[in-house]
Amino acid sequence: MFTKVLVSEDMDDIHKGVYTLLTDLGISEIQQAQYCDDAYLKIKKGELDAAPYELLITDLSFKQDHRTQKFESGEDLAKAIKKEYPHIKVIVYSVEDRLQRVRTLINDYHVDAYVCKSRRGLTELTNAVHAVFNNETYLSPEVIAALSPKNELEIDNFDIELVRQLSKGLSQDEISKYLKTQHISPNSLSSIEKRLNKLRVQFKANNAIHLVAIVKDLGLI
Amino acid sequence: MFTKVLVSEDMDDIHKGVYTLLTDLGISEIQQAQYCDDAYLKIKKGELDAAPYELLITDLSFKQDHRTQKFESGEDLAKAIKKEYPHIKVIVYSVEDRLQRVRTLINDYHVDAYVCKSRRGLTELTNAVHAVFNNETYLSPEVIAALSPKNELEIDNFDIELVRQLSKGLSQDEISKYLKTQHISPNSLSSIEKRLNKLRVQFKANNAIHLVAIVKDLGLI
DNA sequence: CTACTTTTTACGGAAATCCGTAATGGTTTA
DNA sequence: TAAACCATTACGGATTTCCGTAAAAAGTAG
Repeated sequence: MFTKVLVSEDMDDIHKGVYTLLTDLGISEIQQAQYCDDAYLKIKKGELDAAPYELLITDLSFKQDHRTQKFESGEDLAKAIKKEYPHIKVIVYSVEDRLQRVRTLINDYHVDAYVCKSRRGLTELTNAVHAVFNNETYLSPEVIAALSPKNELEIDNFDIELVRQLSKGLSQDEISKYLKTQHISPNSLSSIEKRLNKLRVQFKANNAIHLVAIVKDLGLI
Repeated sequence: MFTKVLVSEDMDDIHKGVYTLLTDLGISEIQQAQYCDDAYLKIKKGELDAAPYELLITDLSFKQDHRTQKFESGEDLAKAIKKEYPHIKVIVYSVEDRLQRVRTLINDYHVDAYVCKSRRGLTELTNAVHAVFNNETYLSPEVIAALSPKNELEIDNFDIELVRQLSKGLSQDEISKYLKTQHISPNSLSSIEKRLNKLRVQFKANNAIHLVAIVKDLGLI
């Protein structure tokens, strides 16, 4: 079993539960970080001191406070860690259950497990730790569908980005101009209209307002 | 101090933290309910058996599963309990920090405390238990502003309702027609435009889409 | 290279929004 | 009662979105 584990989680009560779980698994060295930046620094220090962490368990969302952070979310943290230290296992433990997000974490950032905080969260987390220790990936049942590559595809990041810009108050014309400055293609007003129209159909939205509301409810933006 | 307490919370790890806290406070009888309905029934049974709970600590959001519930949220539960058994103290313990919601819970449902789950959540929860035991109300610093009746007023339910209809995909014209069928006044297209314009200014929104996005983020709809 | 498909872009008209101005009607105040 | 005030409604024009059609550009297969 792992011997040195870092838990990145800002709620002290949740951490308490995770801590006892890890202790029960026989893990001796368990560190906590309440901020993503702290987690990053601890891991970095571990590597430099030749006493590396073997596993990182991290939440996704952290409450903001006065301290400005380099890493605002567990997503950023997981991405950075997996890029710099791919040998360190990463388990994401979050209430979030949006498939889109899980997909990104697994496929693009290559995290090793995704566990949903829920009634059976701690049990699943135990399973995840075991699986990851055996070099397997683990997904909570709620999000297992994320990796079956059939459903709700053909919505790409560009589409999502369009809706995000809309939700920030830009007009379609402004989005077009913005994309041109960024040299992102397609960028014509017409194309933007067409993509948004496709999304409206797909999400059964009456208009752009409705579309933004739906996509926000789905947690895609 | 209280002797018999019920904790309504569906995440087992969070409950673990709360449990140890209550134990440290010297509370002997601590029950947990993972569903709002269970919590309600336990409290009811306690009253019937002349062994009533003195305090209920409840979360707001519960994960859905196969069991259909009479009470879908901690809000419903708190409301019902305070209505039927006003002598039972109620502390809401949630990540939610929307002032509007806190205001409703305190002013309309008369819960005794509202504690935000956060880094210092357990510490604050301890304070809340003490305060409530002394017949005081307690609010986390994050939401203390909820009861200061000065800010962000002059936004009434009608305004919110307009934005809600917008987010459901209705055009301003359709909203006007809808209000007429409901004999709700004002209902002219012009009035609706004017109200929405006022809201756009107030929330610094560029357009209706932006407004809906902002109001959704604030949790007002 | 050619034929075919898909994507991007362009254009035009109808509908909806945005925004200022102004008339109407009801209530308050002097 | 008259004046002042405020909310509601009406209206007109500029801008934006919506939606269909179609041309240009890019990608694919034979």
